[in-house]
Amino acid sequence: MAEITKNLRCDRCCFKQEIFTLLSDEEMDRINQNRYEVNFKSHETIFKQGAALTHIACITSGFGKIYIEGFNNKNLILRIFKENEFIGGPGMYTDFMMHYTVSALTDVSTCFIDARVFYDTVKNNSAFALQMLGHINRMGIQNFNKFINLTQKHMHGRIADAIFYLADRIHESDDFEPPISRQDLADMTAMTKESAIRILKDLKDNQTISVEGNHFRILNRAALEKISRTG
Amino acid sequence: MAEITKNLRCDRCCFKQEIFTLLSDEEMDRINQNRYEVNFKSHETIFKQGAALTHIACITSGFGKIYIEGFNNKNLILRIFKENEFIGGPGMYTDFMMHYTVSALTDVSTCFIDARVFYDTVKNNSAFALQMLGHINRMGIQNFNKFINLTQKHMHGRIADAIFYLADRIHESDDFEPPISRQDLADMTAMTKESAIRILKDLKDNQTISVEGNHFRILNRAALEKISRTG
DNA sequence: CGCGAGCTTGACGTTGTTCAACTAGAGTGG
DNA sequence: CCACTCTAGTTGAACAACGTCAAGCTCGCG
Repeated sequence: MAEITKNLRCDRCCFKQEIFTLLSDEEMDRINQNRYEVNFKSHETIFKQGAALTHIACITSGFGKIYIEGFNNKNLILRIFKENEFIGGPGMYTDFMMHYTVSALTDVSTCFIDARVFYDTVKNNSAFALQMLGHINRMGIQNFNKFINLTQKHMHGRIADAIFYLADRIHESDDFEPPISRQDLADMTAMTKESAIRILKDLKDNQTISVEGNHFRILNRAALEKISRTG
Repeated sequence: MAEITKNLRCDRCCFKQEIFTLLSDEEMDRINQNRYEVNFKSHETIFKQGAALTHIACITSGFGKIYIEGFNNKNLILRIFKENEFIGGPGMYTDFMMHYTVSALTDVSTCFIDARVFYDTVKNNSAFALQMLGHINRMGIQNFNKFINLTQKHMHGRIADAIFYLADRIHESDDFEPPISRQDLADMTAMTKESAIRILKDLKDNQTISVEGNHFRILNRAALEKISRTG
């Protein structure tokens, strides 16, 4: 499934860039000593919902999805991740279980850090803890938006939101080729695959977007924004 | 709207009981000096979505609702609160805005603590920060369940979940009189008032619950659990 | 060439909303 | 004491949104 290596220094890791700037050299050393690199192939499972949370993953390359496994084999994709993100989950600091499943959409390289070491670092460095609090709360705010989008918008609005999410947050371009299937798009928007396909066709017929296979382009952003608002 | 008083010592406050045990005397004193009591009447707004997050509220008595204001005057109730809870919100440690509205369902007594003082306390006490991280993540786990319930269950299942929530989490009894209206029940379950009423009638006709006005009783817990699971 | 997985389309049935009407109870003023 | 109003709750019928099922399609791959 994954080769175990330890080629890179921590300072090439995404942690160094964003979050770990507040750590002392000793703290960084301790983390560096308790980490290892794991490479996943597309479709492989990185973390499994219900399993113990023993490690934090830091993504160094690739795309993947974070999703909750619900009823009747239905999944709800919480977000797509890409490089320079780190994945812990709400089990951290609570029950140390994984509350979602994380899987690779492309080949993915990660750096696994021992959850206890991470926990101790937070425990001993309150500025770092404060940064973690901010990070978790930003996720929470995103979830609030997701609540409204998923419960109060019709399918057209939800698909519009998903397209904006992919364009603005993941690919940072109105012309993009997301690493997701139609089923994934449906799992992001809480509908069936067939419905997602129908909405895409509608938006295409409207000249709002162009879709060819997995190549998306936003043609009329104003119209798509209106659809997102009015549901 | 609310009288400003300062009768109680902090040690009668809910913080003392649950969360603030890790604080030193000096830290408690500082918080005590930067707090004041506010009493709200039923239906009054305690925090307003979109406003600045200047204070943390600690509920000393009463019931209220925490909800997101969405589109077309539709609300989504995230949870009901009662005494001995504290309400901060995901704006804490991030943008210091309120991302939900909090309002009183009954008369509510609160203790307001200055958000900056609270922030500083977290900043200077990493054990306390760790407790906050755990608290926030527990909320996050609850939100995950809510995601699945709201997006993957049919109306019967969602109402069943709401009844269990009220019975088990709020009133801790199968026989209870919740402080919420039919519209509130609808806002908890992401459906219309009319639909909520119809489902209640179904469950009543099934002998699964009894409903008389605002008095609820779970008659057949096993049946209700099955409805919750199978949607 | 044929196979299989993901994609697409249409017909149909179910779920859930909208709208309108009606009811019951709680004030409120004459 | 009686209209009157106002709000929350309730019900029914028409309608729209959405899912299900089945069939056919496309395209890469052995």
